[in-house]
Amino acid sequence: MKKRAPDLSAQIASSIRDAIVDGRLIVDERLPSEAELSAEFEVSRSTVREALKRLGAQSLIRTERGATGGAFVNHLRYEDAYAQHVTTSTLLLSMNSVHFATAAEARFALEAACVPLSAARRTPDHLATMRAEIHRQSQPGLSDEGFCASDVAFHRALVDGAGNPVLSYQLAGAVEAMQPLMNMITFTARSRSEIVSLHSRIADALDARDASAADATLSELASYTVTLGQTMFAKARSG
Amino acid sequence: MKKRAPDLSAQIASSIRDAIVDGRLIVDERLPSEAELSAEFEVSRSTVREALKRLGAQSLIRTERGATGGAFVNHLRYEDAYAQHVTTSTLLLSMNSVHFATAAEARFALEAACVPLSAARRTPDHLATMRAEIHRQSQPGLSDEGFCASDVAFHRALVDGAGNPVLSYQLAGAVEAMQPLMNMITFTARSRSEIVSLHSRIADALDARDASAADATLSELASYTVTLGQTMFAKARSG
DNA sequence: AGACTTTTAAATGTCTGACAAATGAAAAAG
DNA sequence: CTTTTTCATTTGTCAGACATTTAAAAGTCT
Repeated sequence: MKKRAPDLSAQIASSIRDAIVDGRLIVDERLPSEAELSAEFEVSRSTVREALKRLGAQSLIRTERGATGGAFVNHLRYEDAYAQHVTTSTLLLSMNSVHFATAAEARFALEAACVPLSAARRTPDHLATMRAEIHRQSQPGLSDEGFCASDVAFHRALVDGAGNPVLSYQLAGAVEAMQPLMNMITFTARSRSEIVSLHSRIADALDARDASAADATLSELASYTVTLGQTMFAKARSG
Repeated sequence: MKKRAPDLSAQIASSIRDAIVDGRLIVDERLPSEAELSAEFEVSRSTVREALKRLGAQSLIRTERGATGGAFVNHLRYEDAYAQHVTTSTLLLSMNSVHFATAAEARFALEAACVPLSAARRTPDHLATMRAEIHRQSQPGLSDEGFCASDVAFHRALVDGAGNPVLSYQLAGAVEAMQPLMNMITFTARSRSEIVSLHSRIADALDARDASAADATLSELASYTVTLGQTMFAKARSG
C-alpha cells in the first residue's frame, strides 16, 4: 500500500505544474533557465530537463533556443488541447474495450445536446460544410476510411454550429475517438445511402432551424448506427 | 512559415507514440531498455530518456526500476485520463478567458444530455450521494469552496447515474473545469438555498424516474446560474 | 550618423561516462 | 528444499563537455 516517492524529475514537474495551474506563473512568462532551476532545486541539469520535457508533453510550457530563449508558460490553445483530448479518448476506448453500443450512446447523447444550439446559431458556412461532406459520402468510389472521416467532419460541423468552443472541444473526444470503432463497421452500399439520407435530413432541419426535427433524425441515426454495430458484431461472433 | 525539425527526443517520442496508438505496441508490452533504444535510434541515452519522460507525462508508458524493469505500455485507466482531462480543461478555460456564460452553457447542455439516461438507470447509490451532497450544501458553516466542491460532487453523481463511463469521462472536463469559475461567484445565503432547492427537485425527479421534470429543473438551474454570474460580473464592473 | 557585418554571450540540445539504487534471478549455503 | 547471498540488469541521478541557435552588442564601412 506504500506509494514510493516519485522521481525527482516528476516532483519538480509537479511543483512547476502547480505554479502554472494556480496562476503563480502566468502565460508567456519565462521560467528560470535550466541552470538556475538546477541550482534552485539542487538537482542536476539533466533532471531539470526531464521535468521540463514532461511539462512540454502536456503543452504546459514551450521552449525556445538561443540567447533570449528558455522555457515559457504556454498559452494552451484549443487545437493543442483538442488533439490531446482525441488521442487520449481514442486510447481509452481501445484499451478498456468499450462496447460499441456504450461509445455510440455517449456520442449521440452529447451530440443531441448540441442540436438545439446549432439549430439556432449555425451559419451558412456550417451548412455548406455539411452539404459538402454529404456529397463526398455519396461518391461510390470512397473508401471506408474516407467515408468515416467524412462522417466525422459532418458531425464536427454540426457541433461547431452551436458556436460554443467549449462545447466543440468537449465533443471532440466523443466524436473523433469513435472513428476507429466506426471503421470496424464495413459499410455496405445500402447502409451508406441510408446514412447519407439521414445526414441530409439533419442538414435540412438545421437549415430550417427546426431543432426538434433535427433531434428526431439524429435519434434515428443513433438507433441505425447501433443496429449496424450489433449486426456487425453478431456476424463476427458467428463467422 | 518554416517549421524547424523538432528535437530528437520529440521525434523519438512521436515514433513510439505512433507505435502505441496504432497498436504495434500493446498494453503491458515492455519497450527495449534505454540502452537498446539509444542504439536503435542512434542517439544518446539522455535523449531517449527525455523522449520516455514525454510519453510518461501522457500516461502512455510507465517505468519500473530493477532487473526486470523498463518502460511498459501503460493501460490507460479512466482515472488517469479523467485527471488529465480536468487539468487541461481548467487551463483551457482560464487561459482563453472564456466567458462564464459560454462555459455554463456548455456544461448544462452536456449535463442535460445525461438526464434521460440517468433517470432510467440511476441506482440508489447515486441518489444517496446526491441527497448527502444536498445535505452538506445546506449546512450554514460551509465555505464557498466547500459549497462548490459539493456542487461538483452532486453533478458528478447525476452524470454517473447514466451508467455510461464514456459519458462520465467526457463530462468530467465540462463539470469540474467550471469549478474555479464557480468559485468566483460568492454565493449569498439566499442563492445557496435556491440552488439547494433546485438540487432537491432534480434528485426527486430522478428518484421518480421523471426525465422531463429533471430536465426542466436543470434548465431552471442553468438560467439561475447564468443570472448569478451576470449579476456578479456586473457588480465587478461597477465596483 | 546610419546601415551592414562580425563577434559574443546566453540558452537549449546532445553526447559521454560514471555511479547510485532498485529488483528479480541465479548461485550458494544450510 | 528453503533460505540467504551474490550478481546482473535496468532505471535514476550527476558532472562535464561540446554543438547549435539566437539576439544583442561591438565593430566597420559608407
